Amino acid sequence: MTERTHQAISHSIRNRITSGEWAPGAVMPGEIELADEYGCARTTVNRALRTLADDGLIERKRRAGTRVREIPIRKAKLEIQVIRLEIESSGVPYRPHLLLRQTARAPAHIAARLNLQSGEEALHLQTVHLADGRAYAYEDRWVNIHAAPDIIDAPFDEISANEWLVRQIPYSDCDIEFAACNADASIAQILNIAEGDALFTLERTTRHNNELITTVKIYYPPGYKLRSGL
Amino acid sequence: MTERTHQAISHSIRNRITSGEWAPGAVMPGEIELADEYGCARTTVNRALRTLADDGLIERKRRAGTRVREIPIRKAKLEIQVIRLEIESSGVPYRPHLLLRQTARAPAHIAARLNLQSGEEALHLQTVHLADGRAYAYEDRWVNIHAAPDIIDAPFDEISANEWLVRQIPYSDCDIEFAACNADASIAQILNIAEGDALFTLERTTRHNNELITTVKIYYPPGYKLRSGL
DNA sequence: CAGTGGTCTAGACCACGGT
DNA sequence: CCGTGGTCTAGACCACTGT
Repeated sequence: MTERTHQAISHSIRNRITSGEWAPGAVMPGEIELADEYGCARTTVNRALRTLADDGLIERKRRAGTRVREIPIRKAKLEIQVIRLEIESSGVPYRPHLLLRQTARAPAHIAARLNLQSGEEALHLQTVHLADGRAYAYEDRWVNIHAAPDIIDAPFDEISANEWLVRQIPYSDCDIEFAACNADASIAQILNIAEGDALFTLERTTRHNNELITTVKIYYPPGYKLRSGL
Repeated sequence: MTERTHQAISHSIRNRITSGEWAPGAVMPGEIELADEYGCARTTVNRALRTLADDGLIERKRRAGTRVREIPIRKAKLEIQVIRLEIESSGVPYRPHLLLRQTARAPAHIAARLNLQSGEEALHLQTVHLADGRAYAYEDRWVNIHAAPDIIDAPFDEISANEWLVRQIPYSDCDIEFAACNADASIAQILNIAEGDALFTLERTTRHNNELITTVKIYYPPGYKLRSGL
């Protein structure tokens, strides 16, 4: 461990924590002390420690110092891609298939999510995502027409609604919820599975400049797994 | 926007991106130029841009400069807590209930995960996590006895196996997988739900110093949702 | 009040990788 | 080759918070 990069130092300190040099809950040496020990600038130690704090290994407070966490927080970092890329990255051709496109009054729970006035209509889209011609996932989407008026005329032959929106309104914020539900008859038929099968679902509501754009629920058939590093 | 903190600058640049000042895929001004514009040191701009790169909004390459991402990567950050804290943080008393504790030969897929020799035994634990006396989740766990020999005598009356392990071997690495499955008869009975109900599952394999410690699958009853910020 | 982390600065050198 | 981001440094001031 002769290097004095923030990465090397971070790794080193991580090892010292996992090897038990400092007990859980114990106060670690301060930045100045560590900088002295590693023979580097305090800034460098600061960055190394900041990384470990981000990873949930340590807890830092002004005046109180740096402590090893009693119970480390496991942070799962998921990278949610556009479904097209998710499919294509496994070397399989992708195609979206639009099942429904109509403007309608959204049910109450959707209207609430999109913050719609009562009686206001929204665009309702249902799509199957095909991987090599086979159903990969089904999505049920509602779009706030005020937020994306051009979507009425958008062509969804080759490009999915999601990707169209991402390109029109990139860089938005969103909340995501994962859950499970049983397949009802219509979804079972669409995904070509049995009614009652357990589906993995992803529900996402997207915002831009405090305006609610779209809310979508994606249903993945049995066998789908969402993996996470660290 | 008179502040010149890395946060303020990061926000400002974020806004300039979302407002379309630089098109997706376009090259942004370099660090020196931005530093000049904001009247701050290059280091500060660097940190601001690094944050945006971490968030998946921009892409940075030496010599090539900084580009706005064509399709932003959505990163969902999940904080996986110990179940006890997950329950107690909603103000409800927690209690684990141990259903099974025996050493046995693990089925093939488990043995593979724990990298066990063929025929080697492992500790099998089944636990129900009770929130206010009601079943909150069910977990099925296998522990590599070599990695944690003391577990044979550990008392699991008040503390769950997971928490015992976290305290004995904190700061380990893990892989996580989320999926959905149908409840079989025994799980349905344990969780007090109907057979066939869709369960949300979390599967985690834990490592420490390249040694495989434990693999666990946690089953959450219908209604459970995993939320994520950003 | 005093000590710790949080941050900014100005300058420097380095590493990568496009041209 | 040489411009861009990546990083380190030494020093400074600030903000929070435990005592």
